[in-house]
Amino acid sequence: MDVASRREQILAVTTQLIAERGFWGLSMQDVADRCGLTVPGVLHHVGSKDGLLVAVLEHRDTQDARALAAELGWPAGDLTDTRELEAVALPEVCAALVRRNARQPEIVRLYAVLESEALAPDHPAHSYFAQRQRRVLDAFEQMARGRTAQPRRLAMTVLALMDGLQIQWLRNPDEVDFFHEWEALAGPLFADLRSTKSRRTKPV
Amino acid sequence: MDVASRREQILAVTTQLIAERGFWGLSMQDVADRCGLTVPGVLHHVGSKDGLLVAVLEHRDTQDARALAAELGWPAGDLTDTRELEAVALPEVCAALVRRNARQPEIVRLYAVLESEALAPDHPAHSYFAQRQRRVLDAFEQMARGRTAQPRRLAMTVLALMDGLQIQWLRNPDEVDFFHEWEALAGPLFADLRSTKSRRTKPV
DNA sequence: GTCTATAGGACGATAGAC
DNA sequence: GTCTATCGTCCTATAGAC
Repeated sequence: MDVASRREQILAVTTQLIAERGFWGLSMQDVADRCGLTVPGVLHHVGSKDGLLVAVLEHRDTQDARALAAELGWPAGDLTDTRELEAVALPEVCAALVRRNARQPEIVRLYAVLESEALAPDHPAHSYFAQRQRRVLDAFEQMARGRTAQPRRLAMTVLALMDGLQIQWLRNPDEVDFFHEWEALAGPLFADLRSTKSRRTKPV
Repeated sequence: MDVASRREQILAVTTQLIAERGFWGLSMQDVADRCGLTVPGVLHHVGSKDGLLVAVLEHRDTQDARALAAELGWPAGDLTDTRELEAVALPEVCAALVRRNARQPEIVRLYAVLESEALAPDHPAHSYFAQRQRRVLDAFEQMARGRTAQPRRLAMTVLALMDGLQIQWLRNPDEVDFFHEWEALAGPLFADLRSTKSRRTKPV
């Protein structure tokens, strides 16, 4: 097996294991076993346990940004590309986010677990999640700017509602339809959003 | 030191450590050290590591129910006491919950971390949190019944918003005023709640 | 009720052969 | 690129003295 696909395999396996155990509960032995390797074999590819975590998060970010852009029909870019985000419709972006997340509960669980673990300042992923929250809030706020009196507050509400509903869904995936519930819950939230005259469906 | 207060000390120390590390990252050695005991000394009081976790959660539940009842001016009972919950005002209960939680970030962080970890079906606290979610949703729903068209959906929204805002607050305790933001975010949510003619401020 | 001593593993990581 | 072998550290839990 060549370097690239072996690395992909390791990251995929780790993603699932972190979702089940969290980072503190993750063992290199388990990763190696599920990959059909030994522990030093895994470490050869990722350097250390912390390096493995970072690799998983970065890998997921690029993959996710691409998928989200495709889902929205954008040519390229992601949520970090803040040019002209005012022209983007927040409700549609949220719907796309939720629709995509609903299809991959494992990765969402990974984020839920790590997000809580990483509240501790000495967690290897602490600053990653701190920056991520700021980035998402800024993007949401910019999309809401000019259409509501308190864009920052709307951004916080949207993010909070999403995170909270995710937990309920993950705990009960069979009874809760994530996307359907999101639409029902978020609908009233977006009800009084003003549209701008130059509203477009994609940035740039 | 007598049995009871030694046990209290162990539970308090464990609470803080779980908040920092999660349950998988908790070590009996750390607990023993911070208590000025040895590991067997701690195990003597709680039986096992799992037993320690259960003890922490149960201890917190009783303590929290009592404090919440006091905050609302109730004579006794807690959220599990569902008699006549229709007569209770949901907004006031939520405000009391948030006000209390805002004063104890460590315990809130413990719940946030465990809540995510316990999404895995084989986690020792999995069923505890599954039951807890059901219990809280039922209570909220009952408080909203007769005052809104979709009480279950309002219950889910309230719980989701609370959990989500908690994460944002915990990640940034100095910049986010938990109670203040809750009032701002939840206000619109409760705006169209109808009051009942026999509305009282306490049950029974 | 708390201790010492220790069993019996699992952990992350390194060195060096192939 | 993956292995074997191994180091040193950490872990939960038990047995038995005081």
